[in-house]
Amino acid sequence: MELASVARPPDTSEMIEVSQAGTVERVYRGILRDLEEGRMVPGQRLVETDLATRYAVGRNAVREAMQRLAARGVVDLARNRSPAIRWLDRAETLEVLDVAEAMTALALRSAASRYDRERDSAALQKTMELLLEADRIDEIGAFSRARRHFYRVLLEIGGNRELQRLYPAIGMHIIYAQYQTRRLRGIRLADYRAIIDAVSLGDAAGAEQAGRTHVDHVRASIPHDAPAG
Amino acid sequence: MELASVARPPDTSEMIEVSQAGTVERVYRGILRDLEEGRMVPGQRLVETDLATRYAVGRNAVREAMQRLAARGVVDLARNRSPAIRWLDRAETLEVLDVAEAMTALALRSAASRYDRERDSAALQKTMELLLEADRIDEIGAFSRARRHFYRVLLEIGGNRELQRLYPAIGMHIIYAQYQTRRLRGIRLADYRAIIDAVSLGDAAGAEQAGRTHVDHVRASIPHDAPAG
DNA sequence: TGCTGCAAGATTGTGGAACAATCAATTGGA
DNA sequence: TCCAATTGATTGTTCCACAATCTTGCAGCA
Repeated sequence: MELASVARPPDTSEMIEVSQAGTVERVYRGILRDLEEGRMVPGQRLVETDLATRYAVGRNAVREAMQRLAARGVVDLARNRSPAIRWLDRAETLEVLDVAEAMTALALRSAASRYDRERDSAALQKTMELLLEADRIDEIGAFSRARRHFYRVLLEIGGNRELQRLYPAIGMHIIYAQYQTRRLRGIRLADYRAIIDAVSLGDAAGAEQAGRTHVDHVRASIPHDAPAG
Repeated sequence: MELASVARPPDTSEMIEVSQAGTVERVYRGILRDLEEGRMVPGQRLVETDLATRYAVGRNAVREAMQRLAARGVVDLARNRSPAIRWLDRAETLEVLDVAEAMTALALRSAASRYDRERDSAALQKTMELLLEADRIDEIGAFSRARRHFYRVLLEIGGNRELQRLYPAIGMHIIYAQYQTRRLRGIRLADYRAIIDAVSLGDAAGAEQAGRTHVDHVRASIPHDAPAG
């Protein structure tokens, strides 16, 4: 062991990443990931002991993660009932989108006005490439990851820490998981392209408008009839 | 016990309230209350065992409450460190206010356009009375409660459940606790009055503007020099 | 004096046992 | 067929144990 350790020192950049992430974090991220990749669906019940074994942690960690997820609007907690992944009826879906519109407008206005070509150009371009790449391949969750990256980069450019904290708390995760984002990718890509272009020009009003237009497109893609798309 | 029970049946409306609120809820609300009433201050360290004895619960409940409070932006969690009540430097305070402005604008637009005199008039009037009452007496926390009630009523009129969920997650609690809302009550009351008037008229644009003006007033009251007001 | 480093104490991280309280499903009876 | 009681599953809560980590204070040394 000594020798092996000397021969190939452990990759601390990875080790720290893994060891620093506590058990609560593991459950928290695991559930978000499982939701994003379709292994869990809105409405699904989550049994504490199942999750404990699934993520190889104690029941404690599961309960703490549930509180965190509940505060983030990912699960619903009801006393003496198994937590359930949040489910949105059509009305509440539209309410979520109204909030998303306002927050996105602020985020994009902020990003456009603080955009600095020197500093941000590369990141934005990379983001568009990831979206195109994710669109080409058809792996489940790849597009979700690219989209998440897209918003993260824009929020970072905008620099508003409170917005960075709150934006992911909007119930968009649930919408994405509940209404399968089928065949609309073409439209979406054009939206994202328009947003990136406006931000790249430092055009705050244009970026805000592009964001609102995008949310409108998502709104229009919510079916009128079926409870779940 | 049988006879006593028959003679005076227990007040279930109170009992349910008490028994339904679990231990996590007790800690969660307790800390928000203590923060609101000045018994805790931003930056303060919270030791698990102290909180456990303070609220007469187990360490588990405290930890679950911490996760919830962290997701709500009330405390900061760092690994192997005692949780601390969130502290805002001046820059982040202004960022919080930018988010608050956008969300308040949406909330008031929504409330004004959905306002129904028959249904909402009494609640709005009561709200203003509470604000005036809280302004007159000088009990610590009374004004905070009245303000909280004010926003709750407006959010209910607006009817957007996602906004009702997210609005209290904005870091205004911290701002109120950190920058003592001294001697500005006169101005604040006029602001609230203007908001209520606009909403009562169903004037969405006016209500939104009144909200933005109010946030501007709060912004202007943040001192430039001292880290803590 | 002032600094370094170590040792002791305090605090968090985590799992697990135990038991009450409550819910859900099934079964038995009217 | 429908109601009700039992039973099994699940959550709510506390307490304990122990490792990991941080903090503090003290002692020794330059």
